[in-house]
Amino acid sequence: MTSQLQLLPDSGCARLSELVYQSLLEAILSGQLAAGHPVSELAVARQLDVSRTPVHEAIGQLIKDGLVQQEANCRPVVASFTSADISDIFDMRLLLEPAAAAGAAEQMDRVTLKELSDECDQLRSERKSPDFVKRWAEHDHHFHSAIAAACGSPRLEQDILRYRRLHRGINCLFNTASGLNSAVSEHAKILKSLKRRDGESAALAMAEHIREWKTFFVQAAMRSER
Amino acid sequence: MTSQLQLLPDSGCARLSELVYQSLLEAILSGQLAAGHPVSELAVARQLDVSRTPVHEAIGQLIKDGLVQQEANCRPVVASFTSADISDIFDMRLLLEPAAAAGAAEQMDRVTLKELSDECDQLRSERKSPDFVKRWAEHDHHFHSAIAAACGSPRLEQDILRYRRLHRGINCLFNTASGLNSAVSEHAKILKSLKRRDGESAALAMAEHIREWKTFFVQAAMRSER
DNA sequence: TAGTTGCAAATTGCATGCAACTTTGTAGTA
DNA sequence: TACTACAAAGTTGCATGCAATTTGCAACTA
Repeated sequence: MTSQLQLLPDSGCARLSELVYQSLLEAILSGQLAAGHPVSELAVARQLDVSRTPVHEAIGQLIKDGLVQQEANCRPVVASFTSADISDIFDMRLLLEPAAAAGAAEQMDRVTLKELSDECDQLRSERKSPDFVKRWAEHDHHFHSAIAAACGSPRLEQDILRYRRLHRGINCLFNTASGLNSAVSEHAKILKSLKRRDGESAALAMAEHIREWKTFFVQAAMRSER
Repeated sequence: MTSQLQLLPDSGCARLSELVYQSLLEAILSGQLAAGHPVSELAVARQLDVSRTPVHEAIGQLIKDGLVQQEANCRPVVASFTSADISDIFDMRLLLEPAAAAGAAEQMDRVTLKELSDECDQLRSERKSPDFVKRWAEHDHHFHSAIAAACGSPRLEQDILRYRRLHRGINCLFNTASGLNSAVSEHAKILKSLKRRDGESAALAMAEHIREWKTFFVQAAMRSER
């Protein structure tokens, strides 16, 4: 439980601190490190067999991302999100991602469009598959990341990716199986607008999609707060 | 020229790396460290009389902020902005700050409103003052920060502050004296909407205000690129 | 038993040491 | 003079050492 933390295989990155960051990120996003769990420099360093320095930097990154919080006395713990936090995070996504969708409607190339479209169809046919939830999560991430990447603004893309990390952190806290079917069709609807190069309707569809998830997660959080 | 870099007096911050960050930020935003200028860990550490470790962290922060860039060989230099960068940064502000203005219209307290209002009037009367440009910069920062702080979303506030740092970095590259008079009235207009608690018109006025500056800076940058 | 005091263990932030890598400058050769 | 090769200096990333602070536990007192 103090876990299978492991250095991810070097994916072309020269920086050890970056690898540590990825490893910790993975551990948090997968739920392996639960909310509130302390993140000790020394413990992580030992598990990954590196010194404390790169771990220190990685934790700093995670704090800036908002996935790790510092308690009063500087001991970092995995962030826990109140329903207000979740609402706030989704409001940010609601601001950023529709704008990206509008940009992507103009700029996304046909190859990517087709790819996403195929992925979406594929997913539809797997609705009964046992690892559907997992497949969905992968697709969802790919889908939103691709739109962010195609929006034409590197800064908008980066900001969206940052909030998506938070989204994934939240996602692993709740069982999302119930909302997944409609989510697939929402993605399809967004894609349709993108293909029509209709930025306005893409933005609206994206906003609608995020709003759905917002109410889902906020309500789930409020239930679990009582 | 390798400059008067100095540790700012401890403003209630226990972290040395944070102080170094503030000092470097100040040096960059004031134009003391020009774009393209290398930021050497060792040199900074010596000037501030601290070790390289906190400097390393501070530079990492600045890189994340986008105010410092890493060249091919990991040597950090003060970021230089192309007209495309500037356009992108202002597009982000155009996305974020009108939303904050709408929120602030609902939530900003009367005291702050009055404060900003007075500051605005005061500034109007100083149009001919020799340090008007400097006074304006201070007011501008205060004005936008206050609106961000009153928007009700801590994450929106943080993101806006991040882009404002970039704005200030850009600001110090160009002589902005010519656009200042109309800018004061634009602030006044935004304030009027805030006082009326009219979020929609506050957002519009804010967008208009930022758009003005966007065209100003982008054009200035394009001129200087030739 | 409950509460308080004091010491040991652990944790973090910062300083310093080390090795790998770039860049620069110089000397030597064609 | 121009070009190559090599050495010397400087840079960064990571490891480790140190000191200050906090946490936890235990013993002691009322």
